[in-house]
Amino acid sequence: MLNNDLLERLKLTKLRVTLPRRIVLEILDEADKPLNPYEIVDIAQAKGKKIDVVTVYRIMDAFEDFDIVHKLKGSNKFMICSTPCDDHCHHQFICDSCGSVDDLHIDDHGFLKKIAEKYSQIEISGHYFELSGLCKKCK
Amino acid sequence: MLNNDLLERLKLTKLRVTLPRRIVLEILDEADKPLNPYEIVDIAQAKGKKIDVVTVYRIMDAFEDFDIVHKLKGSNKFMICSTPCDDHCHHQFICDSCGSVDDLHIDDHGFLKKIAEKYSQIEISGHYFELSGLCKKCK
DNA sequence: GCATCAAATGCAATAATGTTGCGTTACTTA
DNA sequence: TAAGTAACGCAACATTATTGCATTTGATGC
Repeated sequence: MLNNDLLERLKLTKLRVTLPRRIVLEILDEADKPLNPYEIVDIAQAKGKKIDVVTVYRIMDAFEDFDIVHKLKGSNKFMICSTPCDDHCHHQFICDSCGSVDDLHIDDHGFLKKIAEKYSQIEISGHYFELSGLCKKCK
Repeated sequence: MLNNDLLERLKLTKLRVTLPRRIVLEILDEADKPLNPYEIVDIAQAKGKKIDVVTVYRIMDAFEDFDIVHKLKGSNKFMICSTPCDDHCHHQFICDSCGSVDDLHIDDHGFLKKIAEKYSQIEISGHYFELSGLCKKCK
């Protein structure tokens, strides 16, 4: 079942609440790791619901625009934005073993400031920070 | 012309010094941004040299093993490793406008330490840090 | 509720990107 | 300079992503 929170968030956008969109949201919500469009199609199929990949791609585009999902930079995988996304700053931890992803909540941006000072010729508009290693389950 | 430094580095490996390898190295060396295999083929073609994409893929694999090139995490693009790569730590700045990439030399890893402390349940083995914005040329 | 209209979906075709197997070429070395 | 093998190129194929268009379906007003 699609949780109400996500349904509400979807309703707040100007997007229509369609069946494929509900299914995709539900799947992403239940997943413990980011999924790519083809994986989403497969999981839907396993649940007895058929969605076309094209549709998933288009849904993802739309969801990204409304910050419902965000896309991992290193792959074409998507995950629910748990907290409203800051457009340009992503910090995440990706487990080398099971592939699970956690958002990191980093508020110390002093580090970035230092870099900006050191490289004063460039104009920094965003950053992406990805840690890899083993999560507590896989350690 | 392929610069001697790179040629020397290639000779130091157990890899054969073949024509396609020279061409690829030359192209990467002249490029001001990371290139993907198909781009490399196109540039080679423009120079009147024909290389197959398969070959480029295989060359890249080999070059990666010997730290002659490294692969950007976010895309399938490659660039010459100017300094011997630290396997797990990449810091780079990518210009939103022209796509040029610069390595950032960051020695202050206190930031990482703090994160590791905060998230003590996970075991961090590497990180990838990417800044985006405008380079001095595009600013 | 029901008709209307546009947004969204699914299908089909195609483009772009990666990969594998295998016969041929061309580096290296002795 | 001959021999042996690493590397190349071709062809076929797998995977991933995109576009156009006819059809479906959700939202809205009556």
